[in-house]
Amino acid sequence: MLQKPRGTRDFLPDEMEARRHVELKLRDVARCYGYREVCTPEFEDLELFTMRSGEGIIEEMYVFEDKGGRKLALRPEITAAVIRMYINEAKVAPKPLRWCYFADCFRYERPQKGRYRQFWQFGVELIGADTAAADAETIMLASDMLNATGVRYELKVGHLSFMKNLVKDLEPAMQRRVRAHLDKKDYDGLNATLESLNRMDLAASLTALVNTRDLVEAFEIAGAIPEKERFEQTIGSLDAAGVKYSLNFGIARGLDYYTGMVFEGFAENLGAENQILGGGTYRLAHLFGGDDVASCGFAIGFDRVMVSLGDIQPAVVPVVGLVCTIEGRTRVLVVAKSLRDAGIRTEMDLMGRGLGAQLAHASKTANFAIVIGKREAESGQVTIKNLLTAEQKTVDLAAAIAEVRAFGPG
RNA sequence: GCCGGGGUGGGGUAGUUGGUCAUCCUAGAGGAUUGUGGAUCCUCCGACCCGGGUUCGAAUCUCGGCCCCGGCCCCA
Repeated sequence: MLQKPRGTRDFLPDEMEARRHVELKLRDVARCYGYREVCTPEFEDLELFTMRSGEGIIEEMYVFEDKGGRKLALRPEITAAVIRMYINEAKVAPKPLRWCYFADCFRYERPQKGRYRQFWQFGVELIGADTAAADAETIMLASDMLNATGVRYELKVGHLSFMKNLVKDLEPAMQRRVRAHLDKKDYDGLNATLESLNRMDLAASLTALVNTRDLVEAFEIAGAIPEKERFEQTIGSLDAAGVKYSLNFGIARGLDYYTGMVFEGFAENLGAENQILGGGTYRLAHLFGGDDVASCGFAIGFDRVMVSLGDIQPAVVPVVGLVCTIEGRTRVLVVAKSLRDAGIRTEMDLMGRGLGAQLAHASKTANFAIVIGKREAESGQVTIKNLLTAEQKTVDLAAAIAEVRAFGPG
């Protein structure tokens, strides 16, 4: 038997309904903040991703050559594509742009809990606003979106300038190495690196910076950073808006295109792969040949949110199972059309079953059975049966439709 | 790429000191029941991940591969 490719999943209807349910909540919050959906190609020139992240990421992507010999890659994330699109299509649109997307991405990695080779991201990009208000609103949006899903999570907000300021005298390669140590809380490695550089004087302040959760203390440790006022404003706005977060100056956010404020979200009940959100301010446009533009955005790891949420109660919707006898076969089609025109999910027998068997089937798949037999065909009425209560009555079709429509949770 | 645990009908399982027709539950189809469902009973459908090896004989032992789960690495 053929298996699906490694790290991919099939979604049955129950799961798709749960996913759409959560997706709609995310969409709704983004819409309320003024974000409009965009869509970019599933695959792009390989260069789009290597420009941004270096050749190393080829190992972690689905890379292929098309019949014209072009080097392409399935998108491993969407931010780069959105900025490319902005430069191609929307440079002169009024700023700021608020764009969002919900789309699948592909990474060639070893699957584990919450990590798949095809996975979905819900992301937003705020393009062209370079202010504390923009930074704060983006974090507020992230917080509201995660809250809307019901996932339990922790939000961490930081800023790259604090750490950069401490290590600014080191070689760029050494700066990255130090940040990598701190990101992993690898203090032995940190000390070894600093010792080899003869800069053990930095050890205490770096460690203190990564561990502090206090803004004033962070400024004292890191010294004068140029974005001090803006970050204070950002944090002040978050507090004023009642956003729940903690400060964390150890967030490194992987690569270098993040410029300042960064934030991450972690779900409480996942395993090693517990990060469900990541974002910050960044500048990418210059890489793709555009005038540089300040941007701020984040992406939510949709699949991890779903794993964290666990089983979701499906929405209760009315379903009608039509049941008919031979005499009712013609009229049942008319009734089916009326029900469907009224927006009611309606299913009828396609198996040639007898009345009892049709009803048995309806009891498993529907909330109501509507019976069209000889009597109903002659009288022009229908018999509607509530399959939960077993109550049954013969009424006009309009009355039956009204009863089905009145059905709902609780 | 690395470490550990796994893979038996659609789902869940029994069976692994090698030996009848591979167990049971559930789901699905049909019937007992051609104007009323959920119960019961009967019938049917349907599996040893793939390939090589050892053997008279492999679900069971062995080797390789694939896939799943957890972790490492990485995480743009």
